Amino acid sequence: MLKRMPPAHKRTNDPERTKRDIIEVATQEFASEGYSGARVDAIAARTRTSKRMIYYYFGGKEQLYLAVLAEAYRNIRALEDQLDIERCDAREGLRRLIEATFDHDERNPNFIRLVSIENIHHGKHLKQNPQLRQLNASVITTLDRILARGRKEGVFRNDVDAVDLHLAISSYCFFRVANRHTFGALFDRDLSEPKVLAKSRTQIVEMILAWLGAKSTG
Amino acid sequence: MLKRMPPAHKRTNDPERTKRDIIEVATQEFASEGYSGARVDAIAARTRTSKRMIYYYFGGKEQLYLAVLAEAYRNIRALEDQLDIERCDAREGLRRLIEATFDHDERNPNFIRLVSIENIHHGKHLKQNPQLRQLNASVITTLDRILARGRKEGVFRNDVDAVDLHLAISSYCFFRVANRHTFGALFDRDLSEPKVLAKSRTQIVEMILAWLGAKSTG
DNA sequence: CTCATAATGTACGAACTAGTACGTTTAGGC
DNA sequence: GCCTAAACGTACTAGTTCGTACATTATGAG
Repeated sequence: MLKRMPPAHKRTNDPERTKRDIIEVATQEFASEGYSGARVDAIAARTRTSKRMIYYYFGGKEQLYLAVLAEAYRNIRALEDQLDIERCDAREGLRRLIEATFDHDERNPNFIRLVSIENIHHGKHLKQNPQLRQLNASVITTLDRILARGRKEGVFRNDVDAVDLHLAISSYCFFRVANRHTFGALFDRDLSEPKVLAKSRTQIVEMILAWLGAKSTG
Repeated sequence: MLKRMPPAHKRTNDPERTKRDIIEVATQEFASEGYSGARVDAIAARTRTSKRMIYYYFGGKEQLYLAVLAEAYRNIRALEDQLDIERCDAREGLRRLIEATFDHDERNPNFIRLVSIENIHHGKHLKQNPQLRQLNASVITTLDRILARGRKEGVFRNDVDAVDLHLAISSYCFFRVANRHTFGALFDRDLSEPKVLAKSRTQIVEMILAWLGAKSTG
């Protein structure tokens, strides 16, 4: 029988806080190092608790990552809620939604990085969690309504659907955060610099509006 | 003194082939698993040679990755060369360049994935290799010429520079390959499906042309 | 043919890493 | 106050993974 070290300090039980603490630290670590690059020990070390608790609450590294990913997706819900889109015309509504998407991606680089990481791993974890699909459906619904309104107003073409549109908007907003490092290195342009950022923000709006306002070809 | 197993078969020395072989297999492994997820032993196993040679020629895992990245960038040089852009008007030239970028990204998912991976690692390897910058500079030069011509022809706005334009084109083409998995899972649309792909290819061209043809605001 | 050097193969080891065995403490119901 | 279950801590292990020690073979120059 070995002599065990007694706990260093007095303990306080607080399961909710412990779980939140682990998720927060793990989000940092996974977003920064990737799934395989992340170290369970590194996460544990920066937690107010021990590695034991990661396994107690989450079961293992992969399930912890799953929880981190789910939490990240949950936190972005309904970015279009406070935009008051119904109150203005279609072009203005769309402008606000694009800017909200742009600002969201800019403000949440960890989320962007987690999505990139998830794609590196062929989206296999996301596919395991069907409920996350619903969280993103709302963007499509909103875009659908804006598109319908714009067509009725006669300012939008009708051969672009909501998912096409979301792809166009999202790709730009996502890329300029996700690929900041290589883009910056290759083209000498720091996309996070305020002036560059502001110009990009204007340009994606102009781009989408010009596109939807154009006559369809063919 | 231990008895060593004699080599299983007769050996053939072919350093160039060995190096190429290693790079090819390593490209697959890194692109598929990420930098940290890639296993040196896994690479060695799928090579016609042994792990020893990886260290002999490249020095280590990180340097091997560096070589893979450099090779991937080198292989994409001058995608705009055979487009005969100078022979047609600005809008047509730009259309061809956009389509070439689109097709290139579609055909080279491994390259796309390596760039994603490099960004996960904050671009630190790319930054170590300044000569790769020049390989990408040509796209900007080409875009610059097209833009100048278009302005002279009076069909392009003049407040969009070549790097802005490249960002717009590249983000779309890149994203739809890089984020295929999460996008497909969340929005039920398989971006690699031929019909969807063809529509996207048309749309990015329309988008960019509509944008550049629009009057500048403000 | 000889010999030096480049190229290669096999077996091994040190360090790292996810996960666990085992024991202790806290907290709340009664 | 007592008792049980949940919450927690420490030390350890088994397996993996990068890298290397050591030895051998091919090849081309002279």
